[in-house]
Amino acid sequence: MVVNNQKKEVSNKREQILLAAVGVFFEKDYYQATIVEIAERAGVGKGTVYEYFPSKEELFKECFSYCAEEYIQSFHQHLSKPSSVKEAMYNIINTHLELVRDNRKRLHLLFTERPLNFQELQAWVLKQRQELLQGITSLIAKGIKIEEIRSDIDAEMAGRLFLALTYVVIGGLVILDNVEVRDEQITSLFEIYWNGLGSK
Amino acid sequence: MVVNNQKKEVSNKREQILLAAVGVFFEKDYYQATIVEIAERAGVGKGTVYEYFPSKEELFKECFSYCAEEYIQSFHQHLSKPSSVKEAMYNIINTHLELVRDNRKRLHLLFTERPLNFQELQAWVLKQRQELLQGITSLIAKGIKIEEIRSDIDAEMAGRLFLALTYVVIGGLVILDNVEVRDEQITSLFEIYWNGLGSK
Amino acid sequence: MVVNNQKKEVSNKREQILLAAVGVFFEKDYYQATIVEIAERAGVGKGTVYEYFPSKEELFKECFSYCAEEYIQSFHQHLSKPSSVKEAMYNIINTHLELVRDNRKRLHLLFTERPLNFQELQAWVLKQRQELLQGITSLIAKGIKIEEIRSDIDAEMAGRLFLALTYVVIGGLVILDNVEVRDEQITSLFEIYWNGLGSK
Amino acid sequence: MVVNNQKKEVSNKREQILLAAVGVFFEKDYYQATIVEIAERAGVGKGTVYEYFPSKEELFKECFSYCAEEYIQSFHQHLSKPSSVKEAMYNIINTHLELVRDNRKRLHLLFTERPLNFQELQAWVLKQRQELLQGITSLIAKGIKIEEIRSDIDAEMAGRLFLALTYVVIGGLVILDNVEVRDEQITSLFEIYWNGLGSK
DNA sequence: CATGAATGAGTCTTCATTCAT
DNA sequence: CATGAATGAAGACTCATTCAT
Repeated sequence: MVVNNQKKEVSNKREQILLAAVGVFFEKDYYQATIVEIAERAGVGKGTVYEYFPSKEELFKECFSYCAEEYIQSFHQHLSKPSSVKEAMYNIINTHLELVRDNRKRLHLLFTERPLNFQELQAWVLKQRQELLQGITSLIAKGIKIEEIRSDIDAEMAGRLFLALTYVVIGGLVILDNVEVRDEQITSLFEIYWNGLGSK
Repeated sequence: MVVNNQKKEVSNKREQILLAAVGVFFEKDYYQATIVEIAERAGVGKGTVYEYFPSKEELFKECFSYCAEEYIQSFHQHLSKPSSVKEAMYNIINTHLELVRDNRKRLHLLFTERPLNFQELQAWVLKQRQELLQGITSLIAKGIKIEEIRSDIDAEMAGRLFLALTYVVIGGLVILDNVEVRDEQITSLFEIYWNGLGSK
Repeated sequence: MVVNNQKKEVSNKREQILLAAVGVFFEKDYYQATIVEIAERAGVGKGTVYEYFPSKEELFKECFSYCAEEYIQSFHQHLSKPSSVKEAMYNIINTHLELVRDNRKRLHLLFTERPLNFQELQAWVLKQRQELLQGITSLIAKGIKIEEIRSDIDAEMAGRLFLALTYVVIGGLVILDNVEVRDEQITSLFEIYWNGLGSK
Repeated sequence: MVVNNQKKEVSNKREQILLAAVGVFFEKDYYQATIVEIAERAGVGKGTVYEYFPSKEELFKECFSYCAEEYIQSFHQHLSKPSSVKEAMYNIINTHLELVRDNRKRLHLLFTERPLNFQELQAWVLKQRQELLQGITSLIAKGIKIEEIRSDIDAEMAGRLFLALTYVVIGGLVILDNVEVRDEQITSLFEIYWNGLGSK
């Protein structure tokens, strides 16, 4: 049991550091975040960080995946639920909004046009984005087939616009402009996407 | 004439450095870009950079404004031309596409969600974004008044979606995915924005 | 005991650096002294210096106070001892001589006319000098009251001359001219100060 | 005549630079003084300084000698004038005072205990000091012979104290403490030197 | 396991000096 | 002669990483 406790504590310490790092990295910047600050915020010694993560770079990557994974999962869950396309999209948007509200600064790295500094990570991110895009594109294609969506739509473009709507418009509102987003605004936004601007 | 040439060359050196810096900063990152590399790429000595720019930070700021300014100008030009709202939007998108095609890496900083490290610059960027948003929102409001656009639209949200469409969808295609964008794709994309996904 | 030793060594490292810095600063010059040289002479790495002192400037200031403090203390001790004025002065001179012999290069900064580069430190030095002057001036004033000293003396001027005698004449002999000073020379020097040049 | 004028102007330009350098060096510090500032103050281009002086170091040395030479000359003049020893000393002091009042910051380097940075110059300074000391020591020896001065005096020590009185006490008053020195203070100071502190 | 003292590679920045005009 | 644009050597300082305790 004692051993068990130790294990737990060890595992906890790893998470402590990871969470502290997430906070520091996304408040500051990869280069302005220092290991010392992460260690301090995690309540451990500087050397301890290296007990659990081999380097600053690796720590950053883990922070990144950690944040992205839970998000991506929920995204795919919504896609696989049986429901109308419109409903699925609406749910994705709302889930995103919730996550972003909780995490403020965490997710934005995923959806940024700015390339990340680490080739390896950048590749991983592009792959994730591609998958998200494929998911949403398939959903739209399905919508077209079942005639929920107009048949002359370019599904990929529609997908890209949807992701931009979700990540950038909503993300921008919450993260950059730091605005309290009201539900009716979201509805209105989605309405435009779904029905277009054009009168009549 | 010789004197003229000298003047030109002097002025060129500043621009040489600026352009080299634009390249390095936007390929790498503020922190990974080094003055030495910028100097080398500009074909000048390290010290020469400091003859023209007082510090790395200041150099970065100038790079940034330099890239943004021409873009912002063309944006406002399109807004002030008398034409239908749809046409104006279409022109903005196409101009953006052209600029982005030429400049690949330059513009993305403006529309990134990732906060910049320099308070001062960050404030400037937010202000620019705000102005772009205001411009497009006014345009949409005008469109509503002249009944070119549906009257139940939230103009600000529509504006935000338009900017996302322009910067992120198109920018993403060109910059991140490095795709050759065909005109019909752009048309299709704008079509969705203007007419919506919803069938009938 | 082991722990004790560790503590001592840690504390020693700071002093190692400080002493190395004292040596380098006073041999060379603030600007010609380099952190690398100080580190090397202290037998530590460049970065280690910054573990103990936040900047070159701060290190210099500490060197300065370190050297001055012990001296100033002994000076005031002599002033507060009950004895004849002549005796007190004589003791001050001899203590100074001893210190200067041991430390050759250390003390001269205090009594130099050359202004230091750091406003803050310069102010501190002037204050120290002022206090030394006040101390000696009071002593002389006391001497006048008890009729040990002629009553027509300007006490401040007498004080200034005493300090010049002590710091500059003796300091100059030892530090600049690097001469072995014999006791009878000191006696002779003080004799002149006390009895004057004028025959009869 | 034109050629003559040019020559004159050239010679003037050299002096312009020298004087500007004297000002800058003694206001700031060898290391904080920059060639650019000297050039600006002299009203010439940066490159022009190197037309007249081979290096910053050489320029500094010339500044130094330039300042010292006129001083040393006047010192020796006083020594060679036939007059009583007391009178000669008094004249030296007053001349010094005048020079120092005019020049505030210039002369102090000569009489500083702090070694200068340039070996070569330092040697020169020591030699000058030695000569001053010899001069004044001879004067005192003469005073002893003619029984103007007590016969038990150590002439060298008396000479050193005299120089300290002149350079350090007076120099310190004017330069460091920036005090307006009144004539009666000088008289009082010299009085002490001549007659001693001792009552009776 | 945990720690933090020690380290030095890597950067920005300054400024004396050169040299083409 | 006069100039100032160009240069790079030199130095302070930061911080990720190591390792002895």
